[in-house]
Amino acid sequence: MIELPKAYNPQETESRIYKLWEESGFFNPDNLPDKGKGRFSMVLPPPNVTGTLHLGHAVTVTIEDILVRYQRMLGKKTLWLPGTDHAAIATESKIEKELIKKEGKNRNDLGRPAFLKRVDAFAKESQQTILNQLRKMGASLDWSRLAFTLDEKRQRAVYTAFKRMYDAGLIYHGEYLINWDKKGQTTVSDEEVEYETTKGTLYTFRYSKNFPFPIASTRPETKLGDVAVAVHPSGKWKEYIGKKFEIDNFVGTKLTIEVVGDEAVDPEFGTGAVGITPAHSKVDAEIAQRHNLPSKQVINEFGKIMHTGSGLDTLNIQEARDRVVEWLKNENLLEKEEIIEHNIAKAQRSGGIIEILPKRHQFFVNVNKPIVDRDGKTLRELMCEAVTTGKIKIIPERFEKNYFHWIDTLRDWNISRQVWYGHRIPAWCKGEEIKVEQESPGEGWEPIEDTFDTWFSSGLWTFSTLGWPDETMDLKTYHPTDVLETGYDILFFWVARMILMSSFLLGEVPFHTVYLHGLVRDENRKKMSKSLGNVIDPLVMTEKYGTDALRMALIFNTASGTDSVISEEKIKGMKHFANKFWNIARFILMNNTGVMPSSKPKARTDADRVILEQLSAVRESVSRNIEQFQLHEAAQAIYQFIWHDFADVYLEASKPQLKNENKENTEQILLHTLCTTLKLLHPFMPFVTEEIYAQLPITDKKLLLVEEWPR
RNA sequence: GGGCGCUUAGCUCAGUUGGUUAGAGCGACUCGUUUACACCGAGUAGGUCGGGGGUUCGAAUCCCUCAGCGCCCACCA
Repeated sequence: MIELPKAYNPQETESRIYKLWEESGFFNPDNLPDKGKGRFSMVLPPPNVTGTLHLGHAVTVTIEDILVRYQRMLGKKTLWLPGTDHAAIATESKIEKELIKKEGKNRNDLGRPAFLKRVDAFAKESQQTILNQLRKMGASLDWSRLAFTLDEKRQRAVYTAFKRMYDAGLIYHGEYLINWDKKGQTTVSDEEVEYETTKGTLYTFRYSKNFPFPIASTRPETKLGDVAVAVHPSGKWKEYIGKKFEIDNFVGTKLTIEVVGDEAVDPEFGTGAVGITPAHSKVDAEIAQRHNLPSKQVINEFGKIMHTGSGLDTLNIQEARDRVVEWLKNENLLEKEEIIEHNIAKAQRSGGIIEILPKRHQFFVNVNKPIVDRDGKTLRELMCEAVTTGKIKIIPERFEKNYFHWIDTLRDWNISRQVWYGHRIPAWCKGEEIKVEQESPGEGWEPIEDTFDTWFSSGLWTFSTLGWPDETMDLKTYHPTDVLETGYDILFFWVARMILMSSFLLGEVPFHTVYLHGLVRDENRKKMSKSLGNVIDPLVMTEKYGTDALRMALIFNTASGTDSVISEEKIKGMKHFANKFWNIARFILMNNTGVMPSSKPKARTDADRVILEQLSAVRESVSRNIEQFQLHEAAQAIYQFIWHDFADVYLEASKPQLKNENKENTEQILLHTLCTTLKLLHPFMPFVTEEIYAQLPITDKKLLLVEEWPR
């Protein structure tokens, strides 16, 4: 007879058990016996190196650890590879903010080398925090393969990738219109721009008294950079197409406005005429290109008016706008002012307003260029094909539609960032001439100061972590990875970029299945945020209720890809479940008279027969549901069985049976059922199951971590 | 403007290709201090599955339509 404590104590158990697992070496597939059952691999979406664990991470870790533990118990060589992301802009601005707060200096005061030294030091020191927090969640990650997006090996991968793409003509360079984040002082990709609906004033006016028709704009100050007016080729202003107007004085500057006819103009909207500002609008730039129009930049990177010679130069945007409007009023050129709803572009990261402006020495990934080595297909086509051919399956399936829709509207990817912390773009320039090399090509060549978009390096993650560009054993064995699990919010940022990179650089998909989970919300369906004060700290929850309880609560009753709601009550309920299970084991061990479990106990009573049938059904259900990524169904099935079939019914039925002549047989059924449920529950609640398993009277016992999945 | 999705018990949500009395967790109510567990047990109440129409022997599930909510993408000056 073995006597367990009356209540399960996660605080006492968890760190001890985790240490046991870690020391066993079984997180590393090299130490797993080769059972000829194949392999399974997955990368952890690398958390920001300076971050701390939030519920989003907790969901990711829970789901992935369930998949990994299941596969490992199936006997596969199972690799789950950890790492951290340098998160260029996020980390840099975090450090700079602290620097300003503590020392009153910004990054420029320190200079690039000194500033980077600080960031590096902070990142290194900070990294342990998030890694230990992942351990706290019970993650069975192979720590021996830990990677960092900015470590030496990954740097080599990034440079190699860039060089190969550049040589293949997939990366071009020059002066282009970019999304400028004035606040963050960097360019950002189209994906990093968010739109916010606000009310603004639409001004309808003429450039001058003798201009034949009015135009409308919410940004009159940008009109200083106008070079043309576009009208519909068969609209009401078509007679003016081809005419040029010299405006001698528009708010103190000279404009040459050519009237062009373009299909892109909606003749019914507004005045039917659009002022064309090629330097500050992508749509206008496209029109300008079609008609061979010049471009005139009038807003600089600090959001000030420039190069107009109008007396507005050096004013900021709002001041300039007021002055332009005032001038229009004074000149009697303003015909209408109306309040309209329109979208303003903001940088996702900094929240700053995005200005479209031209910038030199920008690098872009061309998604529309045919690639010789890939049967003349473009990156866009390769990305599309990976999913249409079924080589990659996205779960839930509806996200495949999102993915295709995104690809349809995809433009070239600007990978240059004016951020210091990150992979420096290995390129040099002499005037407009450019050379891609790591070391200086010689006299007169200036280095490109920019760094890569952080997603450029994380796009390589499935293979850069496995040793690419070297042809390592790991790469051969574990790539393509089996599953990529992450939140649906980074499907485009990350998942799509990984498909792009792998398709071109390796000629294969980076993973076979993409499994997307939803966002975690609070009880009021609100997104959790610090400012709302509704944040549930996963670490506080594990402290209070145990990691197993948190894990179970996070997947219970939440379908894949659907936003889920978590409340402290739910976590508490799962703590009760852990304790219930503990007491089931306690009861069984308490009544054990030295009987060992057998794999095929005989049913002698109706109760025996029922529970064994139910056990067989739940075993099948849990396996099938995990295979199909229906973790909530699997969790529900095992929960239901343990609490309501096994405990409520069979344990009660067993009490009289333990007193009669079938005593030993009943003990065997109890032990067998316990043993099987321990295994079935282990991926979900690894700590309590391992702890109970350690108490079972079994000879030649392994860690539950590497026990064989019931079949 | 285009696309995707949601609306099921008081609350939060499951419900896998249409199939017997629609489920769970939490909450509510009644009863129960029998040594596995009060972090518990036994039981009860509570839903015309958003409205309407259709297909079918049969619809929460498929189709149409209306209403409300959410997300993604594009962006018109």
